[in-house]
This record gives sequence, C-alpha cells and structure tokens, in this order.
Amino acid sequence: MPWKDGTGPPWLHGKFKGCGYRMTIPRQGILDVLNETADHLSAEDIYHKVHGAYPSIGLTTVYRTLELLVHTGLVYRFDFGDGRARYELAEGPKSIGHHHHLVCTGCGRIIDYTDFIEEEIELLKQTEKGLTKKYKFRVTNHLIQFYGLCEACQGTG
Amino acid sequence: MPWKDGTGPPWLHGKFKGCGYRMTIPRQGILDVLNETADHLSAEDIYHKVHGAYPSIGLTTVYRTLELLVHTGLVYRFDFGDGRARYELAEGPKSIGHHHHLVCTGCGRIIDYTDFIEEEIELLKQTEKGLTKKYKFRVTNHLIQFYGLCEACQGTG
DNA sequence: ATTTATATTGATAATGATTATCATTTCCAT
DNA sequence: ATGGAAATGATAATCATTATCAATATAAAT
Ligand SMILES: [Mn+2]
Ligand SMILES: [Mn+2]
Ligand SMILES: [Zn+2]
Ligand SMILES: [Zn+2]
Repeated sequence: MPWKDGTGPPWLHGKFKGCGYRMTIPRQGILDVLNETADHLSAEDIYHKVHGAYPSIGLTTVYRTLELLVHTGLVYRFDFGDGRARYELAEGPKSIGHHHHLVCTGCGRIIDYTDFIEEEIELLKQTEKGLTKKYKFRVTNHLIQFYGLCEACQGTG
Repeated sequence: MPWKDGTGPPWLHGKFKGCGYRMTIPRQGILDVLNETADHLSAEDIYHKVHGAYPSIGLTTVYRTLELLVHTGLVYRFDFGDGRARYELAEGPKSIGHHHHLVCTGCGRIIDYTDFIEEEIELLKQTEKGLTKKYKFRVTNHLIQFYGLCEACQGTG
C-alpha cells in the first residue's frame, strides 16, 4: 500500500495525513502550486512559484516532497524529453481527469487531451488482460504519448 | 562495397550515406552492437561492448553516433525511468518489428511485446486522425508503455 | 599519388538535474 | 514542558550527457 497507516484518505490535506505524513507549510505550498496550475511544471518551476509565498523553502525540499507525492500516487512524474522531470497532480477538483499527452518536438509544448480516452482505456484494459495472461505481468500504470509538431511549429519546416 | 571491418548490416549503408554521413569503424561497431543484441542498451553499455572490438573508441563518439542515429530515425531512444537513456535499433533483419514495452518497476526488466499491436496501432491511427483534426497536431511518433511488476517481482510483496 | 577541404574522433572539461549529508528546526505524543 | 521522530535547508557530491578543441581520418580534387 502507498499509505503508511491503513487509513483511507479524502483528498490532498486529508489524503496526505492519511498516509502518515505531516502536512507542513512547504508541502502545502507545493501542493497549492500543483493544484493551481494547468502546466506541467519542473521541480525548479515549482520551487520558484512556492518561493513567492515561502521564501525560505529550499529546492531540496521540493525534490523530496515531489518524490513523496509520486510515491504515494498523488502526483505523476513525466519525462517529455527536455532533460528534466515534470509533475502533474494525479487527480482532484481542478483536474481534467485521466488524460494523455501530445508532445511537440518543435517547441516542447504539451497538450492534454481526453478525447478518445474511453476507447483507449478500453483497449488498454483488454491489452493488459492479455499481457497479464501471457507474461504474468501485473500492470499498475500505463503511459501514452504522441510526439509531433503543434500547429505553430508546422509552418517552420 | 568497402566495408572496413564490420560484418554489419548493409541495409544501413545507403541510409547513412544518403544523409551525407560516413560509415566509419566506430559507427559500424555501434551499429553491430545494436544489431546483435536483444536488450535495451544504455550509451555506456554500448561503449563497453564496442570497446571489445575497437578499444580506442571514446564514450563521446558513442553519444554522438547515437544522437545521429536517433535523429535519422534508425534508432529509437527510450526512457524507462532508471536515469539513463536506452537505445534500440528501429528495424532490421533481427528486429521483431514495431512493438511496445512492459517496464517492471521492481527490477527494471523490459519486456518487448507485439501482441495486440495490430489493434493498438489501429486505435492509435484513429486517435491520431481525431487529434490532428481537433488540435491541428501532426503526429510523427507514439509511445506506449505499461508499468508494473514482472512475474519474478510479484512474490516480494 | 599528392594535396586539400571537410568530417570525425577522443581526451578533457563543463554542464545541469537530481541525490546524499548533516546539523538544525519543527512537529506531535507523552 | 520534554523527548524523540520527522522535516527542513544549506552544502557538497553524483552522474549522465554536452561542449571544446586539437588531432586524425576520409573523400574528393588535382
Ligand atoms: Mn497533463
Ligand atoms: Mn524494445
Ligand atoms: Zn510546437
Ligand atoms: Zn521485475
């Protein structure tokens, strides 16, 4: 289980405490930043944003908290190929829900999409079942990304 | 054709020269290694393997050649979450063809699978078409990975 | 074959994101 | 309040990947 205790959590604040961790000011700040943005922020992005509200925060704490959040499943970590990890709140009030990504190899822009998600998830479910049977592999997560050029980057051949 | 030493795949020669590059001994060695393995090697893995045949090769050359190969589309670069890029020949005689990956988060093992590929590709094609229409995004590539635990790693709960 | 221009190489240093240390501070249960 | 565990932040260390740059290898031109 990702939770230290056996308690099931509501959301964020409660979800965090439910895992047996303390909800501190730096952690709250980091969660706030993640909850208020629509972007896919890097650790340093988050550090700078939190720094506005809590100037004493250290970059190390940001990395540590993100590691914690990823481990507990509250946050997803992505690699879009620009050399730094990027983070996104797994789900919550402001979340658009489960989605996949379009990654522009021209400008690095990331587009969330939920279109066709149902069909994709349905196929993934079937695929998972088959793979589990054949390879005895227990799937816990999946990653789907499309790479290409966004509208703005198609002009500059 | 003047193949310096390698027994390597001639099916790459034209593509290489067609792009204005020279087929040198270090490059041939790197391609040989990629062509002979079924694993997903890191740059350093490749460096060590090529070093057996060409001890004077430098790690820098490996990185540069891989960058070249990825850029020309002959090689795919993957990130499986272990902090280093891994490489795989895009296609060729010994290739199993287009496939996706199962990534064990327990031991790092990578499993190639081609099962359900047809169905997946078919759905991806449709999804691509819809995404192109809605987001004006020109898809050139896609990435699908399943994360979970391999058979050996499921025992150690 | 000799020359010439260019592509390629490899040793080395630099970069930059992420981790490891560790002393200090904060939190919580007693 | 108090003691112990958890969390923090400044700093140094890792480590994969890139940037430099002088030396070498290659292909074309003479
Ligand atoms: Mn997203
Ligand atoms: Mn593979
Ligand atoms: Zn773009
Ligand atoms: Zn495993």
